[in-house]
Amino acid sequence: MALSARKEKILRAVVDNYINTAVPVSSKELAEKHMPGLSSATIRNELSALEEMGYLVQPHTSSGRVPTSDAYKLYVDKLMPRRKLTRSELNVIKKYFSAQIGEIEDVLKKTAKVLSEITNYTSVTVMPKMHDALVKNIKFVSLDPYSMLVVIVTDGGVIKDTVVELDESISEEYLSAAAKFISKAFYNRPLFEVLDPDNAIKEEIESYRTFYAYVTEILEHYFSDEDTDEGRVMLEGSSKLLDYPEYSDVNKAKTLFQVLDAREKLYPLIKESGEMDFSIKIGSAAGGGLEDCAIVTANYSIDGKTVGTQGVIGPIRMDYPLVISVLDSIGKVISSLPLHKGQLRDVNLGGADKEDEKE
Amino acid sequence: MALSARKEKILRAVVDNYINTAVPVSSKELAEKHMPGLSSATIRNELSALEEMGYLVQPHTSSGRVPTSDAYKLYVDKLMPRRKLTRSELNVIKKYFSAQIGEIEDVLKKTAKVLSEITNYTSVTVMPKMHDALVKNIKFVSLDPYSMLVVIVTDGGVIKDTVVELDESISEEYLSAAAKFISKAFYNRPLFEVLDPDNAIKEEIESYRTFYAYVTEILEHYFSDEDTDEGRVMLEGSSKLLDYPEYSDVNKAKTLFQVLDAREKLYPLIKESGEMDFSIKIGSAAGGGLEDCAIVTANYSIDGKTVGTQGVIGPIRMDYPLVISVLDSIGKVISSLPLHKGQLRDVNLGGADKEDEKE
DNA sequence: GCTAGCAGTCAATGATGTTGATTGCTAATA
DNA sequence: TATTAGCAATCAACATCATTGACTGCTAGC
Repeated sequence: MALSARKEKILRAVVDNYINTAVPVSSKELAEKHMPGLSSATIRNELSALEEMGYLVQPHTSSGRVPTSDAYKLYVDKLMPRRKLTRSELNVIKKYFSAQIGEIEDVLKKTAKVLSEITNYTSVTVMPKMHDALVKNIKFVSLDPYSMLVVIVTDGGVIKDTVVELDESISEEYLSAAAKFISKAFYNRPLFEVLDPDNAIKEEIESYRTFYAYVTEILEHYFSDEDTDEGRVMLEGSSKLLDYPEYSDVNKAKTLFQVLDAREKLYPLIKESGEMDFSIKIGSAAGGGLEDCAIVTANYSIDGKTVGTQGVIGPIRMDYPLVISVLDSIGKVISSLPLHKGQLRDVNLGGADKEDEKE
Repeated sequence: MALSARKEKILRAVVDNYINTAVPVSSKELAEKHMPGLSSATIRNELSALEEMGYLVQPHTSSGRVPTSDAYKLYVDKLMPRRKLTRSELNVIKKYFSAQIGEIEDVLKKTAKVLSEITNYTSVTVMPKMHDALVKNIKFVSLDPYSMLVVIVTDGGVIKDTVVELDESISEEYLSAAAKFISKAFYNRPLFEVLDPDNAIKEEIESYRTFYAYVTEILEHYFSDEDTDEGRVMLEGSSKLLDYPEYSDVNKAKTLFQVLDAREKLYPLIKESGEMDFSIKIGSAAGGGLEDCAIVTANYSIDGKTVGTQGVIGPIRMDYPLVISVLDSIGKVISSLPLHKGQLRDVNLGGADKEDEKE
């Protein structure tokens, strides 16, 4: 049951308006600001129909209308204007990247700030898990006679190094040989396979079982950390949420912040966006405790490899056009980043035809 | 101008009471609950005197009294009861440590949770800076012909490892020689000296200047990270603050959370506690934006070496006795931790004579 | 030095009325 | 048939006002 063009236009106007003001939208306001040539009475009829269809509700008789979750869904799918970033917004992004940048983690920390600053929502960042990174090298580095450093390098970078205390003094030559042997056995295999090698490999490394055990122990510890999901989620600008009237009630704010505090529970909400470029979760879809929130996330990738997921959490009446543009722009910047090089190629961010808006 | 014993008793009762209820304390309540044998009128006279001395204020005529910052200071210095942890509280601590624990960072993450959970305030944790850690070893580990891993080991552990792309292929032997040479030059020197060596050393390492440059570059990056102070501050349980009536006004909450968001500004507040075991900052002393807060922190150390600072942020009417007991207990557990071993010696936490309180 | 009692103060509460925004409905109009 | 004007009804928001009750400070007497 498709909406008439006029209904779509009105619905879009309602959502636009409500996103900006958080105030129920009245027929009069719509007639004046968005639908010149129509009287408020006509619009009332349309609104009444849209309410019937489940796109709008009234907080109480004699108040304006507020969009439902369905309306937001329709809005982001069809109705939403494609927004371009203003020059000043683009400048904010570029400014952050002008500084020397190193590892992907640093990059994401920076963009987390950018994202929160431009959108004025809370940004969430998730580092990708490493279970399936490919083993490139494993090294045992002797530090002193009774301790060594175990370094595990994957195609995603160094994942873990740990100092291990040895029971007996072991020569550097032996360490180096053991490392070479084990590296070779697992070269280009995904990380999780190291913990569960097939029988052929198992036999192969039997002779270095002690050192292999060091590696598995470290990996187990690392994976168990990873599985608790903590530390892989970062938040920036939590306080921003308090700017919005939907959280002017402290109890509302509290339930929200409790969810944000429990970062391990946040992880699946952000992460399960899967293969899609964007994921938009609105209202109840966002998860327990986030009924009146929306979560918009994007996967960032370099050379087709996902390097992180980032997004924002905000009130359900979020400025979706803005958020999506910003995520898109940041994604472009990131995918233009040569990892480990620190040099930023020039990238066309698109947009910014119009002049800066006033601050 | 010392207070009479009775005034002290009354003041203590006021603070105790206010800490629990957040409601201005009336003479009647004091007479009934804390000073049997005295009439409320008598207590009113004493309260009036204490107000004169600057320890109490009335939010308005005809309301009970509220302690001033001075009163809190006096309270923690002299008046406060020494509280022992209940068995159930101790159990919470022990439970957290029963799991296998690795590096100091993991330990602090755990204790941050414990602390927030038991006290019901927000816990803050600061990792110590490494500027003055002593260099133990520097290693260049060849990963493939054109890249190597630089590992810098101090007495505090591995501080940093970074993959460096090399312009030309360099033999493992040369790398190893360079590493040995540079390590030897800086052995047991504080880390910051590596960036600013005296002339003798400067000449000594001249022959390996390229590799020395790699090290300094990494350290500079590391220090600059460290100096922004971010990432070294961790918060747990921010939402807990919203439980307290002092933040039932959203604007109050907002200014508070803005401060918590700006972790780089939080750092000095937590860190400058310096050599003392405990630092208690009340009201304006806590810092900008935290006028109605108190910060209580403790330095944790192992073998006399500070390994971190941890504390809580809460309303000014904080349960100081509880917070201090908990910090003390956690400190004891931590200093009993053999780093890098993962085995927890049994430690006497003291306290817990009385039976568990009901949950 | 302590206390009983009383008058004064003031936040909190709740009842009451007013205002103004906004709707639904109906009848007139294009 | 689609639109509009007009009107009664609804209801949150706000302001006003009186009431209540929890305090205090003060004074006079024990």
